[in-house]
Amino acid sequence: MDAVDRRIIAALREHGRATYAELGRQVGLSASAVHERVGKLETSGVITGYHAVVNPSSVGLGVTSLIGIYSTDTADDEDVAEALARLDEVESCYRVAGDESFIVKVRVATVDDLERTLGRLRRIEGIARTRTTLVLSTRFEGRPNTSEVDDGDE
Amino acid sequence: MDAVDRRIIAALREHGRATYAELGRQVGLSASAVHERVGKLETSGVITGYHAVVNPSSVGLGVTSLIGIYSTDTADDEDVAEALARLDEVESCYRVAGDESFIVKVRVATVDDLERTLGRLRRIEGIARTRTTLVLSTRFEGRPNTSEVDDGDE
DNA sequence: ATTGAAATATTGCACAA
DNA sequence: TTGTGCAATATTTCAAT
Repeated sequence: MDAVDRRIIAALREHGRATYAELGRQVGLSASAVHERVGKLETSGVITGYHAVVNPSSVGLGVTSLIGIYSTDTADDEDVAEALARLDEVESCYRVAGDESFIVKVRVATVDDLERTLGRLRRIEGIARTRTTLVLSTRFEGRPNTSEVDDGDE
Repeated sequence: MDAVDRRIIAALREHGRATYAELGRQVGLSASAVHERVGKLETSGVITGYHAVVNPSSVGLGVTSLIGIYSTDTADDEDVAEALARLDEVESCYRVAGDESFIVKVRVATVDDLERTLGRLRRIEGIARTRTTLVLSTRFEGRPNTSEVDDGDE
């Protein structure tokens, strides 16, 4: 992984559909070379995927919440994580340090759906209780931090 | 926005670099038709962008934390949000209901960097204090919830 | 990493359902 | 209006170097 790889990554983080030809022009390489580099970044697990980002309310998922998950004393957190993964509405899941075992981000259509999700969460073996924080608005999300892609050498 | 649009969106959420030709094969439309539909979804703000997802530690951002922001009594939350947006290491920013005004997700290279970021946060006008939850591991993140894309009619 | 070449994809446009 | 088919570019993807 050199500076060129990092520039390609930064470009793809901002513009996931950039063509290899475009990327090549940006970094001063042929499309083929970029193609091969990106392929290697993908198979080595540096780039894990490409996703379209959608305005949640326009796909009927207007209610976002951040939910802290408290485990029971005897819980196996691995099992809890798997149970959380089985719920479609759980978009992200973080294992955290502190009183809570996990913090998850949940996106649903309505507060009624949120209530249903909370019910499902509480019924998961190993979950003692939950603490819900409702998101009023998302100022920004998943913004690429490219601060480390600063190369001195060019 | 019809069922075909929803299927295209679902496909692009999973596979952001899918070609129009590929998408067309999936939904039974010509590449031209898909091209036009996607263009409209983009200009109407349904699809807001495409991004490569990168393994954070492989780009030197191995430390993730979720930080609750408490505002002062006199704070203008709009100003606070703008100040938060100016910090590169703040990847996501949610305005929330509850004791905290915002919850932000911060990604940095080391705990030293985290300490520096916390210092920057506390120096922002309008922020009274912060509450940091360290992420031990990310089980999954930004997973597309396609549960609402269930069409009965096909 | 490059070049060259064949296969594939993009994208504008005329026209048809 | 939305989709199709076509044609001109452009891109992808290989093999050879």
